[in-house]
Amino acid sequence: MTPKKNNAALIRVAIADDHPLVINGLHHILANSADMEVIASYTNGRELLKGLTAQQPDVLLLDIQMPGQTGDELAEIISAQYPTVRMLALTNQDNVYYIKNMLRKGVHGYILKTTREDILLEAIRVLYQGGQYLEASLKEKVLQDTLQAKKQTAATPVLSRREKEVLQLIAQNLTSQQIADQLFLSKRTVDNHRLSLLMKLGAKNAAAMVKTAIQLGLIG
Amino acid sequence: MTPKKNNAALIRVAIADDHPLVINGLHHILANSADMEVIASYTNGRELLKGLTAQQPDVLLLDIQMPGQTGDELAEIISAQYPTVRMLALTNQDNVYYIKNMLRKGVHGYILKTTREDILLEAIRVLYQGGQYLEASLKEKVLQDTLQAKKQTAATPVLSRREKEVLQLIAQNLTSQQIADQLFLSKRTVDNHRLSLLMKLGAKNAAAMVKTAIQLGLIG
DNA sequence: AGCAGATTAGGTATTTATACCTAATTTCAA
DNA sequence: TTGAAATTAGGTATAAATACCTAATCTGCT
Repeated sequence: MTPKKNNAALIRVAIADDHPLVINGLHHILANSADMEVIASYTNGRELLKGLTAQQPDVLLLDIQMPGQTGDELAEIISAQYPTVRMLALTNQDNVYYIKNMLRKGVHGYILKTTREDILLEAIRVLYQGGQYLEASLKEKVLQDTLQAKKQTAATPVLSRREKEVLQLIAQNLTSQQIADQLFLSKRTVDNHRLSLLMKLGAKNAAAMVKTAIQLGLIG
Repeated sequence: MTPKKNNAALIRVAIADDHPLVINGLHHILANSADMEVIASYTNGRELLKGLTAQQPDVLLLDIQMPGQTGDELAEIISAQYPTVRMLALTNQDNVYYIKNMLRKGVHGYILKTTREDILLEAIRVLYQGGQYLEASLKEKVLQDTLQAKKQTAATPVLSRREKEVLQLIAQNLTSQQIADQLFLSKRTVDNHRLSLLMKLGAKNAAAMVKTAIQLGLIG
C-alpha cells in the first residue's frame, strides 16, 4: 500500500452503494492511491443523506441503483443541498437515457462498474479538479443519441406555414386574440389554425400539443 | 488529375453554394479524387430544388448560408422529398445551435469550410456509405452543449411533489377534471396547483408552461 | 411544541379554448 | 387551367382555464 503524502490535501472520497462487496472493493482500490482517502461509506440513501450532514466528501461515488430512493432523486437532493460535493455515478446501467438524466440531475461524472481501476481513479481526480468525466464509450453513445434525435422526427405531421407560425406563438404565451392581432388575422382564423394543429398533432389541448411539437422538433 | 476508375461506381456529388469561387474550389478538389464526380452545382435554393427533380446526387454539399431560403429549410425539404440524398452541411458557422438544428432537419454531416481537403473527401465517403460525419472539434462542442444542459437547469423553480405530478398530467392531454379524477382530488385543488405552476414557471397559459417545463428538464 | 409551507377545497367571475358548422378567396402544382 | 389544399372568416355553443379570494388540515423540520 502506497504511503499517504502529508504535504498535500488528500481527496476525500465517500462511497454509496448497497453492495458491501462493492464498497469493500472500492475501498481497497482507493486505499492504494496515494492522493485519496475514503472518509465514509453508506449502503442506502437515508444513511447517505444523514452522513452528509456531518461531513461532506470532495467526491462522492454514487451507485444509482440503491434500494429506497433512486440515484437520480439522491443526486438532485445532494446537488441542491451540497453543491460543492462532486458526484461520480457508478453503475452497470449504460443506457443513454439514464446517463443524460443523471447528468441533468447534477452528477459530474458517470462511469461503469466494469471500468478499469486506473480510469476510476482518473475520473475521481478530474472531478476533484472541477471537471466532468464520461468514459469514451459513453461519450460516443450520448453523442450518437443526440444526433439521432432526427430519426424520431420522421413521423412528423405536415404543417402549413401559417400553422407553424401560429404554433410558435401559442408556445410563446399568446392567446388566440393576441396571435390574431400580431398576424393581422381574425381571431376565428387563428382558432381554426389551432384546431387544425390539435388534430394534426393528436392533442386535445394546447399544453399537450406544445409538448408533442417540441418532441417532434417542430419548435425549439 | 487522378484518372477515374471505371470498374466502380463513382460517388455522384452535387454542390450548392452561393459563392461561385467556393463551387470552383470544391470542383477542383473533387475532380482530383478518383472515386467522385461532380454532377451539378447550384448557386441558390430555387436552382437546387429544381435541379434535384432532374437528377439526384449521392451526396449533396450544402452551404447553409444562401440567399433566399435558409439552409435548414432546404435541408428539411430535401430530406422529405429525396430521402436517399445524403446531405453534408458546409459552413463557416460553428455555433452549436446551428449544428444541432441542421442535424435535426436531416443533414447527415457537418463540416466547416476551413476543413482540410482530405477530411472533406473522407466525410463525403462516410456519408456515401450511410454514416454520419462530424468533425472532431464539432463533436466535442455538441457533446459539451448536451452535457451542460444541466447548467440551465440551475434556475429551475422549486416545484412540490404534487405540482410535479399535476404538471406531468397537464402535459399529457388531461383536463383539470381528469387530473382530479386520477389523483382523487377536487377539481379546484388541481386548479390551484395549475395556478401555482403558471406562476412558478412564469407562464400565462398551459401551453407556454409546458414549453418552459420541457426546456428546464422538468418533464421529458 | 410550534411554525412554515404544502395540500386540500370551496366561492365567484371572466376570459379562453375547443367543437362543429359553412363558405369565399388565394395559392400552388399537375 | 383545373382542382386540391391552404387561408381566410363568420355563427353558435359548451367546456375549460385563468384570476383572486378564504380557510381548514397535514407534514416536515427545528
